[in-house]
Amino acid sequence: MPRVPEILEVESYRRLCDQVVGARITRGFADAYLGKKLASPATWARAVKGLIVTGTARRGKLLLLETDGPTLGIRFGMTGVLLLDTEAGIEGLFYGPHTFREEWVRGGLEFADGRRLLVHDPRRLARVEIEPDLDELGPDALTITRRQFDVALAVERGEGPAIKARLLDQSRIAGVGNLLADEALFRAGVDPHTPLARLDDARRTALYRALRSTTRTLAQRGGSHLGDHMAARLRGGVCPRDGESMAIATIGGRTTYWCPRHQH
DNA sequence: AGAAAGCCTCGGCCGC
DNA sequence: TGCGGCCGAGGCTTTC
Repeated sequence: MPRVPEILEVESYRRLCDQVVGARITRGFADAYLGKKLASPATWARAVKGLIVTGTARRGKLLLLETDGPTLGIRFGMTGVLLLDTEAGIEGLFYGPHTFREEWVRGGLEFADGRRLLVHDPRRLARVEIEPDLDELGPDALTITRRQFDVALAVERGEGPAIKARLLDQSRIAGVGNLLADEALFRAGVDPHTPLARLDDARRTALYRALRSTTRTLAQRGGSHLGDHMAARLRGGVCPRDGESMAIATIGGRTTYWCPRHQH
């Protein structure tokens, strides 16, 4: 089963990074893909050398390393894993078989004490950033309040987009990935196509509670891929709640599974 | 062989 | 008709 770094996984990478708070960076490296958001890949090496890590943070799926200089950001794409030396941030968080290949290490940081923080990413969609712009991201999905949730679901005009598309919009709520979105909608009994304007207060409440329960339970279970509806996430899948055949469509650019019987 | 759970860009469409 | 913003589609990339 492929496992992708959604917000819960990135939060565990953040905790892993707590171990390097206080350490001095002696060297940084990033290949052309990992450094794609920078002026050049060499920018990373120049910018990080000599910095002391002073803290860790996270906004949605963006991991932040605070330093005595610029804040460093790491995004993990679909297959990125953070390793401290050889210890994975999440045990076995790999795409496909649990393998490690040296050539999939796209970059990282080396510390004065010899430890190394490595970005392992087969599919090359992970990125590093320097002083990432947090204004582009909405409130964090793990701590969002009901009030903030209502703001995030506000409609500018017309019926608004499908609820699922809005949940995935990182500028509205930071950190809801495809799996979390489908799981929360499944738990709340809401059809992912529902236009925002047609979500009454009761359904917003149900969805907010479902988002909270989803992040909490899946964190306890150990990952974003351990949701109740995951078993139904395949061709011919059946709703684990009532046995109905799951519907499949692309919504908000992502493959969406839902149960037409209890999600409406 | 086709589909993939993140993110980015582009183009079309809508409303002012 | 013009413009800007919004939204969905498609691309990136490699893997199994």
